Amino acid sequence: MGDRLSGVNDNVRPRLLLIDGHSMAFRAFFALPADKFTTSGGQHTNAVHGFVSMLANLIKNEQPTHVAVAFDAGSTTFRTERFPEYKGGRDATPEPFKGQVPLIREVLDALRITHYEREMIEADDILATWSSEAGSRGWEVLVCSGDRDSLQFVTDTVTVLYPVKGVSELARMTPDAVEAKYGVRPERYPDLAALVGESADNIPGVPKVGPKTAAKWLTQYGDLEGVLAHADEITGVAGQNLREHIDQVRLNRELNHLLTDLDLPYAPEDLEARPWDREAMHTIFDALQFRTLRDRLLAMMPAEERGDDDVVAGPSLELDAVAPGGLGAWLAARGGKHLGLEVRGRAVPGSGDADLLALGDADGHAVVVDLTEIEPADDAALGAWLADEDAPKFVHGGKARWHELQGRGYALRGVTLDTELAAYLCHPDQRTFDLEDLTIRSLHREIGAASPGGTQGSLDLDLDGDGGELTVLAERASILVPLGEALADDLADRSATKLLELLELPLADVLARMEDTGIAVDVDLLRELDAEFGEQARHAAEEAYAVIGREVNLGSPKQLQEVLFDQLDMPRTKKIKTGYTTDAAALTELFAKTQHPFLEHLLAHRDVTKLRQTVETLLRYVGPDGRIHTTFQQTVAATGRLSSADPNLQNIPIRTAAGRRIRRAFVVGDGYETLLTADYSQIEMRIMAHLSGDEGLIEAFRSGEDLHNYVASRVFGVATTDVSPAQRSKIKAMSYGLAYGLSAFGLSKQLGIEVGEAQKLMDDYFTRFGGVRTYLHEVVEAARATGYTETILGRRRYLPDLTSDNRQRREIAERVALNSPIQGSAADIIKIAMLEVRKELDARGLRSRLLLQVHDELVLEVAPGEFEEVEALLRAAMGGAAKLSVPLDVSVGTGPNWHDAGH
DNA sequence: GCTTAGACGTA
DNA sequence: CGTACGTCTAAGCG
Repeated sequence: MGDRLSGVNDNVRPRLLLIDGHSMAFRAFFALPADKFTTSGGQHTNAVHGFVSMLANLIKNEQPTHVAVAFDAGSTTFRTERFPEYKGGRDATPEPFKGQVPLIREVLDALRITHYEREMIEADDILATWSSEAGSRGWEVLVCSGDRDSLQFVTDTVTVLYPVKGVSELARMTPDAVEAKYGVRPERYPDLAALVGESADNIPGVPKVGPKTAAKWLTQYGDLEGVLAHADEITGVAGQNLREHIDQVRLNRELNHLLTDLDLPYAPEDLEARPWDREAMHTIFDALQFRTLRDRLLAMMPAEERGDDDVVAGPSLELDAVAPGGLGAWLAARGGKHLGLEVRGRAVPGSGDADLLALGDADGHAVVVDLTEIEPADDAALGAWLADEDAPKFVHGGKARWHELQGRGYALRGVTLDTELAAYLCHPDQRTFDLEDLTIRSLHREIGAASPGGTQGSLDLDLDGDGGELTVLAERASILVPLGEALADDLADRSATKLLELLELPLADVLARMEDTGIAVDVDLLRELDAEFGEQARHAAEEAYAVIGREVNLGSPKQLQEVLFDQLDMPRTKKIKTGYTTDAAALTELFAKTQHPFLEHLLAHRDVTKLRQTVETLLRYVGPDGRIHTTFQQTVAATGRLSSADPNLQNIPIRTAAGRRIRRAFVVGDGYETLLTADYSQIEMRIMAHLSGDEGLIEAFRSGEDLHNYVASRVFGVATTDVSPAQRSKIKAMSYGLAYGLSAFGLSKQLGIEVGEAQKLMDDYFTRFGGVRTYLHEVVEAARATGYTETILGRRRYLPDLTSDNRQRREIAERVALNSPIQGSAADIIKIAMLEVRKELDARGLRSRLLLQVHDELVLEVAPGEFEEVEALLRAAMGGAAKLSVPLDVSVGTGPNWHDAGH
C-alpha cells in the first residue's frame, strides 16, 4: 500500500482534507451544464461530476493522509431556530440538484472516505470541530468550503480552499491571504462579517458598511466588542447606522460563530484515507456513466494497490518461445485442458482475416502464432485443435473470432465459454463488454500491467517489433481462463449457466454461419430504385422550394423550424430541446390544420429521401459475392433480442408500397430455389396470454378466431361478425400497447380520441381480460421485490430504478419491467427455434440455410428439391420451440425475393 | 474527426 | 405520458 493513501506514516505530518459537501456540490451544480451531464436514464450528474472531479484533483495535488466530508442534514438548524430568517429567501433547491447528493455519498463510500452529517448542525460546524481538533494535534488542515464563515478558523496550519470560479479553481486562504483580501486577520473575520452581513445567508449588515469600513473600524478598535464599545464615537451616516443596528450585529456574530466543541463519532485519527473499493467504484461509475473520471481515479491508485487487499496477484505471464513445428507439442502438453484463445484480425462476415493468434493456459503459459507465416506442421496442429469439438476453448466474442479464423481457412469449434456472452447475460443493460473492463471488474487486474518485464515503461525493448501487441494479445488469451472461471461463477449465481451453454453459445455459431452466408441482392434493382427515389426527391424538393420562394436544406430540422415557424408562422408543434419538432406526426397534424402545400412536399421529400438513403446504404454493403453480410449483435439488446448492424437488415421498409419495393431486391441466390420466410403470428400477445394465464385471452387464441376481432367482440359486447373495423383497430392498438405499459393518455393520443374514452376502453378491456391487468401488476411488484424481471428461460434484466425516488425514472423502469419478460421471452423462443432449425438441417444433410432473423421472423434460402421438407421442419421447430398454454402459430411464405416470400 | 440531436425504419 | 433497436444528416465541438 502506498504512503499516500495508507494514512499516517510516523515520519510524516498528517495532512487532513475536510470538505463541505453541500456547498461544493452546489457550486459544481451551477458550474457545469446540466444537459451535458445526464445519464441515458435521465439522471442529472453535473453536481456529482464536478464534485468528484474536484475531489480527485485535491487528493492528487494535496496528497492528504486523512479525508472527510461533512454535509448539511436539513434546512432547520440551531441557527434558524435562533433567527428564523437565517438563510431565508433562498430559492428552493433546484430539482435537478436533489438526488445528486446521495450519489455523491455513494462515490465517497466507494472511495472509503468518511462523510458525516448531523441534525440541527451545519456542515461548517462539523468541519470547524475537526479542524480545531486536528489543529491542536499539530496537523496540517485543508478545508474546502464555499462558505466564507469558514475563514474564521484559518491559522498557520489550517488553510481554507475557497472556490473562485466553479470548483476547478480554489484560492488558498492562509492568514495572510485572508488579511490581504479582507483587511483583517482570520480570527477577526466573523467580526467583520457581522458588521457587513451576508446576503447569501439573508443576514442583514449595517447599511453603508462594507468590508473596507468594517476592516478600518476593527483595526482601530481591536475587535467587534471594541467597535461596539466605541460606537458613540464613530461619526457620519455609517456610525449612526451602526448605533441603530447594534442588536443585529450582535446576533450576526452569534450566528456566524462556528462550533468547535461538537462531540463527533469520528476523531481526526479515524479519518485516515483507506484503499478504495474498486468493485464499488466500478458499480457507481458505471451507473453514473463516468468513464473518464473513473479512469482518472483508477490511474491515481498506487500500483501496489491495484489488486486491493482481497485480491490475489495474477499469475505472471510466460510467453513460451515455440520453435517452428512445435505447436502440436505445446498443445499436447496442455493435456486437453481448456485454453484461452485470442485472435487479431478483421472480423468482417464473409471477408474476415486473421494474422495473429494467441493461446493461454491456466498456469500463465502463453504462445503467440503468426498465422501469416505458419509452418505446415503447426498449421495442421492448430487447425485440428481449433476445429476439435472436444478441445475446450474460452474466448471473448467468439463469433468475431469465428469470422477471423474462417478467413484463414480455420474452423472454430469447441468453445465452452465466451466471456462476452457470459458478461452480457449477467449484465444485459451494460453497453459494452470490453475484455479490459471485464478483467478490471471481475479480476481486479489490468491488462498491460502484468506483461513480462512490464510494457508500461517507455524504455522497454520492443523485441517483437510489434509495439507490444504480441504480449498484449498473449495476455488477453491468458486472462480468458481465470476471467472465464470468474464469470462462470457469476453466471451460476444468477442461474444463467444453461442460458449460456444451451442457448447463446450454440446460437453464436448459428449466427456466424448466417452472417457468413449473407443474403443475395439484385444490385441492378437497387440502382434503379436509387435513381428513381433520387428523381422523386429532387422533384419534391423543387416543389417545396417553389412554395416558400427559396431553397433550404430540407434535411435540416433547424432550417425547417425557421421556415415553418418564422417565415410561415405556423402553429407551434411539440417542444423539443432545440425548439419545436418537425417530425412526421407533427407535420401531418400541421397539414391538417393549415393545408399548406409546403408540408405536403416536405413530407413527400422526407419519405423518399429516407428510402433512397436505405437503398444507398444497402448498395455500399454488397460484397464481391453479390450478397450482403449483416452482423447480428448478440450482446446489445437488454431484453435478449438480437440486433442487426452494418447494415441493419432488421429495419428494411415494409409498411409502404414504395418501401416494399426495396424488399424485392433481396433475392434467392444462385444454386438455390426460393426464399422462405416464416414468422410467428402475434407471439407477444400469446406470451402475454401464457404468462398471465388469463382465461379469456387463452380462449381467444384457442378459438382460432382472428385475435383482435375476438377480443373486440368481448370488450364491446357484440358478435364477432359484428365487430366494426374501427373497433377492431382500437382493440389492436390497445392489445399491443399493453405490453409496453401504455397509459390512457398514450392510447388516446394514438387513437386520436379523448383521454376519457381511452380510459373507458381500457376499463372495459380489463373487465373482460382481468387476468392481464393482474399479471402486469404482479410482474412489476415481483421485479421490485427481486430487483429483476425474468423471461420463460430465466433470462434476467435488473431494474434498480423500480425503487427510485425519482418518479420519472421509476415509471420508466415499471414500463420496462412490463415489457421485458414479454419481449425477452419472444426472443428466447425464436432463438430456441433457430437452434432447432439448424440442428435439423444439419442432421438431414440439407443444403438449405438460415439467412436472417427479424425478431419474430426467419428467412431461409431453400435448395432445389428441399422445399417441402424444409417447410415442415421449420414449422415443427418454430411451433415446438416452447410449450405455452396457447399454440404458437407460424405462417410461412415463399417466393423469389423477400417481398414475395412475405405475407 | 469527433459527438449529439433529430428523425425514422423495423419488431 | 409505449418497449427494443441502428443509421442517416446536420450541426457544433476541437
